[in-house]
Amino acid sequence: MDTITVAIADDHLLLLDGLRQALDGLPDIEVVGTAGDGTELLDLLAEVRPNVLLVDVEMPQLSGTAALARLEDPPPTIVVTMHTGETQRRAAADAGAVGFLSKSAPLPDLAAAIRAAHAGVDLLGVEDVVTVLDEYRAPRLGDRAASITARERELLALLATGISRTEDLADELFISQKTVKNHLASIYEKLAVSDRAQAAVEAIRLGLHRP
Amino acid sequence: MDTITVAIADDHLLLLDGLRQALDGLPDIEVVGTAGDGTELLDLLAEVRPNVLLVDVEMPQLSGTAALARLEDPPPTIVVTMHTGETQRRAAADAGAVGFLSKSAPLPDLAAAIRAAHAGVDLLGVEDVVTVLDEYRAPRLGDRAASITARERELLALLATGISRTEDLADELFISQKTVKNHLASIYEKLAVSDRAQAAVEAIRLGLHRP
DNA sequence: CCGGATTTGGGTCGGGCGACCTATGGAGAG
DNA sequence: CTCTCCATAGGTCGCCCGACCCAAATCCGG
Repeated sequence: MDTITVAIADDHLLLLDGLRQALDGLPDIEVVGTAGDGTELLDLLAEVRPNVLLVDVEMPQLSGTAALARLEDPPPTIVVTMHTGETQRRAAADAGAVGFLSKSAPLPDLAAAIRAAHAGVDLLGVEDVVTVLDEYRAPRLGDRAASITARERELLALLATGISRTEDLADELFISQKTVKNHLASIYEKLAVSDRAQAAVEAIRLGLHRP
Repeated sequence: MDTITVAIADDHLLLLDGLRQALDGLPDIEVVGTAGDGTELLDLLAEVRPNVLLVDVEMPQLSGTAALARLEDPPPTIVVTMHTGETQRRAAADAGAVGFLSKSAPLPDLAAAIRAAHAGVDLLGVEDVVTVLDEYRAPRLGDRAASITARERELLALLATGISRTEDLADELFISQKTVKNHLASIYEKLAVSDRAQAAVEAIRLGLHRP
């Protein structure tokens, strides 16, 4: 598995907890630590080394940019802020950030920015940010899950909602029960599982439900 | 099922999406709609009637309090804000809010506030908010799930991690395979499901995993 | 101290499930 | 135009799972 580990620093705990849940929900991103201000962030980074760092500018004690500038060998860092002026942007760049995002940005943009940052892209240095982000829009699923076909995904989505009986699955997909079993067999092989329960858990973990 | 439906209005999309994920992750709360500003909120409420409303004060076009005051028969509403001064608090109360929360509050507090608001408590009118919130700290699980015993919960937690074979479950819990089957039978009855796959999905949905 | 709930365990029985093999029609790639 | 992949479907076989019986030990509350 090649999940991207992320640490978040923000004094708004609701945003902190919310982002943690939301990002953890993505199949390729894992939040490994959170901090409520700059000093907590420094403490946190003394213990864990996330692949990507997410910091708020406005924080008590120690601002995000200040904490970032104080780090010796910081991970690729995306600055999140409420005020997206050119001065803030420049301050973020000077502090060593590779990304700059408004809190008004949609979540998929943040996810894409995290993936781009992890891939080594300096979003503050490129011309057309939008097209670059688009390249990282879709989560990079593991090799196994990548080969899951459209029909198999449908079946997994149903499994993830608690529809597990062969007959019910066949009715939902308008195919014979035998075809359902064939699809399931393919899924088991691709996901390296051996029954519906494990497949359902994997489907939920991979975020393949309610698409 | 007695899930509490919630609508959220906030111009910070990251918070919006984050809260949606976080609250949807709770077994007793479901986000049925989101809005990026006050006018969107009014449009949204023309379509859905959530049990509880969550609004930000600071929003473009139409502020949260302004939108709230304009509603005829608003659901119990909790005002979320960055600036928690007495003036803002009073403004929220005047607009008809039953709760007032800082964005720096932890997520469990918000969840408790939502449950309290749904139960009819006016958090702005009570003296000791902290103890009232504590009463709603734990999610009110459905009647069925409430009777799940400790051992059954352990088994469900394992199921939710993808351990589904009887032998593996027995090994993990240091009991015989027969006892595993007996526990599963009890679980099926209590959760109104009929196999491991459905039980695993329910376990994840109820948040009974990784405890 | 007694009764109920919980946890543990046994047996049986039928059916559904997973493993393996084969087959056909269609879509897209080369 | 072939060749591969996908979706569809049938068959068989063996075993595991779920449904329904039962019982003993422990623990806790009334």
